[in-house]
Amino acid sequence: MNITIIDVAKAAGVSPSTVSRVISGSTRISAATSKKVKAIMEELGYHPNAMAKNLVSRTTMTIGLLLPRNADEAFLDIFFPEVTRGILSQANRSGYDLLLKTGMTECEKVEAVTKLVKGRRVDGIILLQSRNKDAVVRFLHEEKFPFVLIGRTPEFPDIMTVDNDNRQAAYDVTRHLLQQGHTRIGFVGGPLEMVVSSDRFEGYRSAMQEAGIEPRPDWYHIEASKLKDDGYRVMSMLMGTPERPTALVVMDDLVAFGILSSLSELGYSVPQDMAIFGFNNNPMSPVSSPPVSSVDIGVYQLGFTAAQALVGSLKGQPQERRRTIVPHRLIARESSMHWINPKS
Amino acid sequence: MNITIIDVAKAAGVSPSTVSRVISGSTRISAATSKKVKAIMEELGYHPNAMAKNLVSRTTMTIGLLLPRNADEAFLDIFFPEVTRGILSQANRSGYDLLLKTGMTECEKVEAVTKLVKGRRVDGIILLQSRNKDAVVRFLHEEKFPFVLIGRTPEFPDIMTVDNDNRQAAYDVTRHLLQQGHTRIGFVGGPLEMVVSSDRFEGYRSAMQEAGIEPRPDWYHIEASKLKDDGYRVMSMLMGTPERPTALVVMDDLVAFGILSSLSELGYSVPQDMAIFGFNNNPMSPVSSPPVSSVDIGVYQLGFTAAQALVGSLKGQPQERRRTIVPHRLIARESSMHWINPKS
DNA sequence: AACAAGAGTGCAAACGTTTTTACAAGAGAA
DNA sequence: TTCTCTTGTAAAAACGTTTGCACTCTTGTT
Repeated sequence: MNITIIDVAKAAGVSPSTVSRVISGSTRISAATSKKVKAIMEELGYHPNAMAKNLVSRTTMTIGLLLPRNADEAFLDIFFPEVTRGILSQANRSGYDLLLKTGMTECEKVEAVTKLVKGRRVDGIILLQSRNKDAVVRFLHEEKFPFVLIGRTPEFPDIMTVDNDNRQAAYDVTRHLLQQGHTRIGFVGGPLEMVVSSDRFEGYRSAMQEAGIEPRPDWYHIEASKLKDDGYRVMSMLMGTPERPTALVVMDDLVAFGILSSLSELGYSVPQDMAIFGFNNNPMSPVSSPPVSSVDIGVYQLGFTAAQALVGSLKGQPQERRRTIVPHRLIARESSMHWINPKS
Repeated sequence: MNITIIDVAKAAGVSPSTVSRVISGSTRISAATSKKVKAIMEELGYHPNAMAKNLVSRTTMTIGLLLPRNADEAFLDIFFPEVTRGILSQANRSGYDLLLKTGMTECEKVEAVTKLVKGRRVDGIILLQSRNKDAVVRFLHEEKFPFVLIGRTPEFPDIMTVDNDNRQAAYDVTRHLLQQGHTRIGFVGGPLEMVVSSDRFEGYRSAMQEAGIEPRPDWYHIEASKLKDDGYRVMSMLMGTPERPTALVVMDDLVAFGILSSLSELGYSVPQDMAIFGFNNNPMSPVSSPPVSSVDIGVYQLGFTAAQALVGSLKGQPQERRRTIVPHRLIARESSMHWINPKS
């Protein structure tokens, strides 16, 4: 049996409520009592039981993090570990714990979140990325449960979100490539029902149209998943089309690495035959050959900011803005330098 | 205010204890009652309060995962996300939640774990990697709190661990390189107070000595951290030594990538001038140029197995063995093929 | 016919806190 | 002196479950 607050109270010759007040630092406790009780607590090695505390205070000091999709896919990309790191760092700093959850299907996820919310297991929830119609977002919104979405969903424009301006980022990348002299630019992305994909696609598209170029359908939105399974064949087909793109905007550096390796096998060289510009600035990108240009979207900061916003709203601080945009930064490396080879 | 078990009991015309028994699936409840109560629960949208349940049952159905070192370093390598994935997958499958914790210093970690244990916040703990003298291991061992260590520590040989046979793995790699005809083989590792580093170093060394070669001090144990900061200079010095190694055993593929890029800058080519064999089989390793040979240590399985062992022991199942070894697998790729260039 | 066994359910006591309310003692003001 | 504030502490009521014990019916056994 563990030491309880009652044991401490007895040993100190005070009531449990006094001990409780000492712990919470109430002002209405005399310095002498406080000191004495603290000494006893130290001596007995007392630690308050978290569950009892949570039960009566109706607070858990825990935030839940819902990982997207299947647990088995959740960590393949650098995005998830990095954003988790940011969240954990800020949460711990504010005295909150982090509870990881995941679900294979949409339905499983809703169920998991329901348990968390209705079971009062967590005080708030952080969601990663969002589909256009996200059942979890809808549920939390209906329940009026505190949560923040990393990403955004057009269906609920007024929920708390932390996001990049993905449209602008893709626009910037495309502009960059256009300025390098490219006109036939392709786009490799994920499924369009993911908001991040459609945002980036839209940015790409609007930059192209603004430049007076109507991209051909076989240039854009080559599904990244297809590339993963069958990169070699997809790339050889793409390179075989009559007016093939000379540059590609790629949703993620990992996919870019795959393209790099496929192109190399096919005997093409980057950036001479094809310029590549990726996203997410993978730590490998600077040391691949050639180094891959990428958009640093501040993944860590995304997580950090989300946790900060959530904790702030849990503490009842009125959040000045519900939507936070984390700035992005284009990092041009060798893979997108079309006309000049920096090594020569 | 949320629906409680009492509300359900009233609506169903039974006592709270009956409802409780229906939830826990007690055998001593008639089918009719069970059905009726379940219908009411569904209708009212009742979910049991986790904290109340935990308090009285003295169980949290949560396992804590202590991430090594600073939160900020925890996820840099592929190891941590991958092992977390394995743990989360198995934990969720067994109905357990996962609580992430971290601490900057050894002291902070002990404090965090103490709170978790004494505050009865979790039922068991999983530890990642271990130093030779690990204060957290010592604490948990003293407290007799259920935990499993991924890795091992010589100080406590009888605690529950899940580990690779790192000595054997490094031995195998070194033997492999020796069989390829290399005699001057170097070793790049982490600090020797990490058990995983010293185990691998020992395996390397014993393979060399068995082959009748005494490795020169400037060949081995080049600290990986130095390489990260200053890879180019360290490599150029190494390549300048009179009897420089022709092959390197490298603690982690990430470090291998750095070496690859340094060597390429210095004008050396891999594997012609230097063979490289890494560890941890990073997903990037097959697509780097050249593809990096690596030891697949089954990181996911390490996590999965650890969670399985912990949950098993929490359920009171006597664990048949306290020490589990996850098998490793050498994957030879181009970076270690010294004599034959597979492309030619 | 009486009794034992067992199935099904309710009562009430935990679990270890926080928090509201009440109260005692001492200090200053009338 | 008496009254009103403060200041410090105690008592007791939650919080929402689980669970040991007791009780009431059936049903089968002697």
